[in-house]
Amino acid sequence: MTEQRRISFQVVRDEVKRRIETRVWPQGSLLPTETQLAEEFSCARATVNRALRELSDQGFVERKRKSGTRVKKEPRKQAKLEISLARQAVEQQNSDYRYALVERNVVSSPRWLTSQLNVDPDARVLHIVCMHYADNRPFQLEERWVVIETVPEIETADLNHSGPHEWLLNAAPFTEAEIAFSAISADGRLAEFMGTTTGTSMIQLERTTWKDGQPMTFARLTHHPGYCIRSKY
Amino acid sequence: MTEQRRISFQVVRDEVKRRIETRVWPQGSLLPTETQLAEEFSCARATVNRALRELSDQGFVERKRKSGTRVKKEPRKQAKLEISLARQAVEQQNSDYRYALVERNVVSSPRWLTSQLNVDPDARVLHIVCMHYADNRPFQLEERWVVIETVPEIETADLNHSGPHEWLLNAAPFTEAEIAFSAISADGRLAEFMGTTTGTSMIQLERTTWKDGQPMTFARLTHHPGYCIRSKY
DNA sequence: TAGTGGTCTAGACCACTTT
DNA sequence: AAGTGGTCTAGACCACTAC
Repeated sequence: MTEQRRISFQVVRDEVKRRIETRVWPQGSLLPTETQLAEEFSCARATVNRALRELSDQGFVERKRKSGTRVKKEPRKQAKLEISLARQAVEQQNSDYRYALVERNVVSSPRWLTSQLNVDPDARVLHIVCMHYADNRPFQLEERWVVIETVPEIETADLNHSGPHEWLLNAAPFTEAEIAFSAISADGRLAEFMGTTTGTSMIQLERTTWKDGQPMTFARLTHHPGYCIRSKY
Repeated sequence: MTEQRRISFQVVRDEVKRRIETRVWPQGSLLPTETQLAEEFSCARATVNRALRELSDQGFVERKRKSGTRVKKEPRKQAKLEISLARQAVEQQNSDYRYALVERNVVSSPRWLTSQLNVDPDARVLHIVCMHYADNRPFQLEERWVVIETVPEIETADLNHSGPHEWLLNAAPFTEAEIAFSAISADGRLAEFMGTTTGTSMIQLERTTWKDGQPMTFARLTHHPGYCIRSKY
């Protein structure tokens, strides 16, 4: 009888995880019920519940009422990626951040955007192009389209001194988002913005956000050559 | 007095979230204590605790003992990415999956790997090169180094019919991992493997994994041109 | 040292799913 | 119909930390 009384749900969580990893409970097998585990660990069922809920959140087990708790077949590991503001990313690497607005105009939604965002074909959108620099070297080109109907305040926002990403985060948090990473080859315009040559490989992040089901903005963030997105988990 | 009695912690969570998003509780402000909220919602403190814990996990608030719960300055920016097996990714897009082992040999750790993984300079590692195809078109080139001391069973594993990634997931789950995405330009060898031309942009995922603090494997997964990593959140 | 969140308990009832 | 997880409660004690 070990006497760690203080830290119960973590003890249960870690021990169950250990048994899964050492195949005491093999993939696909059924775990004991919460009540049985509570008895084994001499704790309340709620404690076991919390432990198993965390393991379920982390993708180690799958729980179904009446069926019980099963070890997942493929421990799908989820990586958490932080999508940070250009300013934050630059400052994090101890560089000087500079922002420049390149273009800003109100247009009616181009056809490709209409289908991407699923808005009316004649919806008014604010089109913004801007650059983020780190130590005066190009860091990221941001091209963005904001649906004015969803975020009317954007039309009067001052985007001369900080970017639309920053403004939107503060003024109109999104409720859903979708991201896509891809590798692209710089065309002439992009190469000029990034101070490189045509054909250079760069990583591009496209993000679409919605606010309460209303399409809000589509953004294309192109990073300087050599940029790397990292994460631990 | 609404009478939704059944779904309490979600009600509290969503209402608090709503107040944050509508700036009833502005960024950086202090929320009422758990006890006060429990009173307002006429529920137990544990219920409020669970609601606030979820919001804290999702990055909406920050909690500290004695200080209380504060609305985070810059709301959640975490995307969850699933790192799936090549086979899964291929099958998910309804293509036929094919695997081919290209190379397999035991070497002593090259210098760059030694520093990457922090292993002994003379550690034995298994070096594997293999290809994953979707409908017979190149999908992913996998190049991998596995520290034999950490996973001795790998030396006798049959890697002729399924990839090392798959084998490792089933036989030796990792405990920590680090990933890095970048865009690269194909060199001659890579272009040949991917059936494309030198200089083509491709997305590359480098992943290092550890098992209980011991370095396990370093993998470099290069995806076919046009490949896109997607996620919703 | 006092206030706040963190956790545990024992019991209860509910919701879903399989049989 | 029965078994399993999902959640709520009321009360308790603990751990951290700002004061």
